[in-house]
Amino acid sequence: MPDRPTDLQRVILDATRNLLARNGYTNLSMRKIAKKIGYSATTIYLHFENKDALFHALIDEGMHRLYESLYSVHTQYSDAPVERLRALCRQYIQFGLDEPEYYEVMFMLHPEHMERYPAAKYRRARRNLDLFAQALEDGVTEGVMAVQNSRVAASSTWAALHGTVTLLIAQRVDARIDHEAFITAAIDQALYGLLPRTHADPAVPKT
Amino acid sequence: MPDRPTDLQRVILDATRNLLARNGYTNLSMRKIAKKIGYSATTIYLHFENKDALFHALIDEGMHRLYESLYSVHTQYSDAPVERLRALCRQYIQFGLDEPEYYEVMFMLHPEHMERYPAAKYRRARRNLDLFAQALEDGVTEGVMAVQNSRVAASSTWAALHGTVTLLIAQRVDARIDHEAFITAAIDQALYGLLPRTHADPAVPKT
Amino acid sequence: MPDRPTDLQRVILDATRNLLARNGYTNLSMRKIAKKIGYSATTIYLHFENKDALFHALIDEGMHRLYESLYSVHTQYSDAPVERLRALCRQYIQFGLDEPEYYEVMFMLHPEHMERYPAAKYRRARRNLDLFAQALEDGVTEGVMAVQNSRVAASSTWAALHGTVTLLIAQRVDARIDHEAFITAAIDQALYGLLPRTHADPAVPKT
Amino acid sequence: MPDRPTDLQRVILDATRNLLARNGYTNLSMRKIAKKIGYSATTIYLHFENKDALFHALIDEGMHRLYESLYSVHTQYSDAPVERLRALCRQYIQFGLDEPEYYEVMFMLHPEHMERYPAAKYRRARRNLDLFAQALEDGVTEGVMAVQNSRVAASSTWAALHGTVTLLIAQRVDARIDHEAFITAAIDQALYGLLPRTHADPAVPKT
DNA sequence: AATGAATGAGCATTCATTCAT
DNA sequence: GATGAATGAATGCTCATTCAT
Repeated sequence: MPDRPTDLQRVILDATRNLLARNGYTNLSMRKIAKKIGYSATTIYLHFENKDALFHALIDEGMHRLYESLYSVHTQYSDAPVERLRALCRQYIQFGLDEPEYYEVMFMLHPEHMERYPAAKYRRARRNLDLFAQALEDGVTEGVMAVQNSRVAASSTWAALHGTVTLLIAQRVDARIDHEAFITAAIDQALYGLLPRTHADPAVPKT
Repeated sequence: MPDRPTDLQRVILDATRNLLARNGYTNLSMRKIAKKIGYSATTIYLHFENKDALFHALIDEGMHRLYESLYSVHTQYSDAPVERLRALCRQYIQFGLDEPEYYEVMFMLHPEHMERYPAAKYRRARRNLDLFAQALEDGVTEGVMAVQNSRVAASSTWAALHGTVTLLIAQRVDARIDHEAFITAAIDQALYGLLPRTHADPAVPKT
Repeated sequence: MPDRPTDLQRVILDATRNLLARNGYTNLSMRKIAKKIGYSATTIYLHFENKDALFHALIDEGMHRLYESLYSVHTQYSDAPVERLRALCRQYIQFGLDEPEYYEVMFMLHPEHMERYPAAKYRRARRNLDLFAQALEDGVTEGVMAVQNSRVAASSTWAALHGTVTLLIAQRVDARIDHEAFITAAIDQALYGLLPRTHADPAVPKT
Repeated sequence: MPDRPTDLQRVILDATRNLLARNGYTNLSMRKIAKKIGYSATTIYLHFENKDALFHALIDEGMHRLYESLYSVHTQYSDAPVERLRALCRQYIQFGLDEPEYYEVMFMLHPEHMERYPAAKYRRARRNLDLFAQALEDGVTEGVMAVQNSRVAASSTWAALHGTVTLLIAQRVDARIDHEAFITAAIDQALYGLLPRTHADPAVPKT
C-alpha cells in the first residue's frame, strides 16, 4: 500500500501554527508559509480559499485540541466536581501557556479579524465552556458549590482564566511576581469564589 | 465662546484611538489616520515623532484617565476596604466598557507593540494596580480579607476583571447571557475568593 | 528566428543601467525602473532580491565585460609589454567612453553604495587591474619599463586613466580641447612616466 | 562697535559642509541643516533660493579655497616650474583628501546635479586649471618640460590627479597599498611623463 | 528676518491574490 | 495538483518646498 499523498492541508496548518508561534501574527504571510512548506504560495490557495479560511481552520483545530484536553480532565475527575473544576482551570491555563500563539489566534485576535468566523464553528467552540458549566452544575447538585446560574458562572470563571492567560502571554504581569504563584492565586480566587458560604462567614455588602 | 485653534494633537489622538478600536492595530496606518482627520499623513509627523510615539501617547492618556477614575473611588471609600475593592472592580470594568477604545489600546494590543513602551511610563501605568493592592492590604489589616500576598492578589483580581472586560469588548460572551449579570457574577466571584473563611474547605485541595 | 520569451532580468538590468547613467544613483528608484520597463515595481523583486542585488549584478556584469575587452588586448600583445600597456590604456578609456553607463555604475558611484559590494565580487573586479600589473612586470623584466612596485604603478596608471574617463564622461574637460588629443596626451603622459630614464633628472626633486 | 549680525549665509554653508563631510551627500537634507544651525528649515530659504543654489554656493566656495591654496603654491615656487608643478599636484591631492566631501561636491557629483551650475561660476573654477597650464608653459619656456599643448597637458595632468583623489576618496585603492606611496607614484608618473626625453631614452611606439 | 504648519511626491519593500499554463 | 509571473494596494517615513503670519 503506497503512502497516501501527503495531506497538504495538514502540512500547511502545522507550518502556519509553527510560524505563528515563532514570529507572531503580524509577521505571518502566505509567502512565508509557502516557503516553509516548500511549495509555491499559489499552492496554498488550492487548499484554503484565502488567508481568512486558513485562519479559521486553525482556530477550529485549536478549539478541538482544547476540547480534547479539557475533556480528558472532565472524564478523569468525573465524580469530584470541585477537583474537576480546579483541574479544568489548570488545564485551560496550561493550554494557553503551552501554545500561546494558538491561544492568541483563538481568543486574542481583534474581533474585526473574526467577523467572518462562521457561526457553526462558533458553536463547536462553545462546547469547551460547557465542560465548565457541567462541573458547576455537578458541584451545585452535590452541594459543594453555590452559584445562581451555571452558565453565567461558567462564563465568569472563564473570564478569570482568560484574563490570567492573557496577561501572562502579553507579559503584563509584574515581573517581580512568580508566574506559578500568580496562576495558583488566580485559580484559588476563582474557585473559592464559587464555594458555598457558611453563616459564620462575614457578610459581604452588595453594590 | 470662540473655537480655540484646533488642537491637532488632540484630534489625531482621538482619531487614532477610534480607528484602533474599530480595526485593530494591524489595520491602522498613518495614512488612514490622516485621511480620517482630513490632513496629509506628513502632518501627523509634525505632532508625533512616529507611529510608536503616537501610540504611546494614547496609552499614557488612557492610563491617566483610568487612574483618575479609580482614584476617585479610592478616596470615596477610604475606610471600607471591601466596599472599596468592590467599587474599584466595578469602576475598572465600567471604564473598560465606557471607553473600549482606550481599553483596547491600553491592554488588548499585541505584546509586540508593548515591548517598546518606555519603562518610565510603565511605572505610571502600574499605579492603577497599586490601588487594588492598597485595598487588599487595608482589608487584611482590618481582618476582612485573607490574602497571602497583596501584590499577587491584586494581580489575580486584575486578571479576573481584565478577562471580564476583554470578553465583553470582544463580544465573546454567550449572547444569551445578560451582561450585567455576568459582570456582577465576575466581581462577586473575585471578591468572595478573597474573603476570609471560617474553616478550610476540605473540598478544595491545594494544587 | 522566433523571439525568445523576454528575459526580464536582462531588460531590468539594461533599464537600470540606463537610468543610472542618466540620472545618477540618488535619482534611481525601483518605481522608475518599473515604469521604464513597463512592469510593476513588484515584478522587479521577482528577479532581484532588492535594490542592492540589482545594483551589484550590474557592477558584476560591467566588470566582466571590461575584463573581456582588456583580456583580448592582453593576449594580442603578449610579447610586447609597452605596446600592450598602451593598448590596455586605450582599451580601458575606450570602454569607459563606449559604455559610459556601465562605467558610471562600476566606478563613479558614491562609495557608500560600494561598501556593500560583496568581497568575492571585488576580487573578480580586481583581475582587471592585474592585467596592468602584469604588463608592467613584463616590461620591467624586459628592461623597457622602470617601476619600483608593479602593483602601485598599476594603480597609479589606473588612476590616470580613471581620471581621464571620468572627466570625459562628466563633461568636465574644457570644451575647447579635442577629446582625442586629450586622451592621447593622458596615455602618453602615463606611459612616458613609466619608462626608464638614462639619467636621473635633477630638476625633479623627490618629495 | 557692535557685533555684526551673524552672517547666516556663512553659518549655513559651514553647517552644510560639515554635515556633508559627516554623513555624505545622500543623507543631507534641508531639515538636517536647519536643525544643525538651530534655525527653522524655512529660514534657509531666506538665504538660498533652494537646495541647488546652496550647493552651487558651496561649490563656488570650494573652488575659491582650492584656488587660494594652489595660488599660494604658485607664488611660492614662482621661478621653478618643475618644483612648482610638483607642489601644485601635491596641494591638489591634499585638498581633496583634507576635504573629501567638499571635493565630492565640487568634482564627483553626478553631472545631472550640476546641470544648472551657472556658466559664470564655471569660469572661475577653470582658473585653477590655469595655474597648472602656467607652470607647464613656464617649464617649456625654460626647457625643462616638453609638452605640445599646455592646455591639453594641464588637463591630462589634472585627470591624473583627479583620478588619484577620486580613487582614494572612494576607497577603491587596493587596501594593501600604502596611500602615500600611491600618491607619490601618481605624481611622479605624471611629472616624468612631462619631462623632455633625450635621444638616449628608448623609443616609444605610437599607437 | 524668521517661523510653524502643512503638503504632495517620493522611497524600498511586503502583501494577498490572480491568472495562464 | 502545482506553479511562475505578475500586480495593485499598502506600509512607515523623509524630502524640498510653500504659505500665511
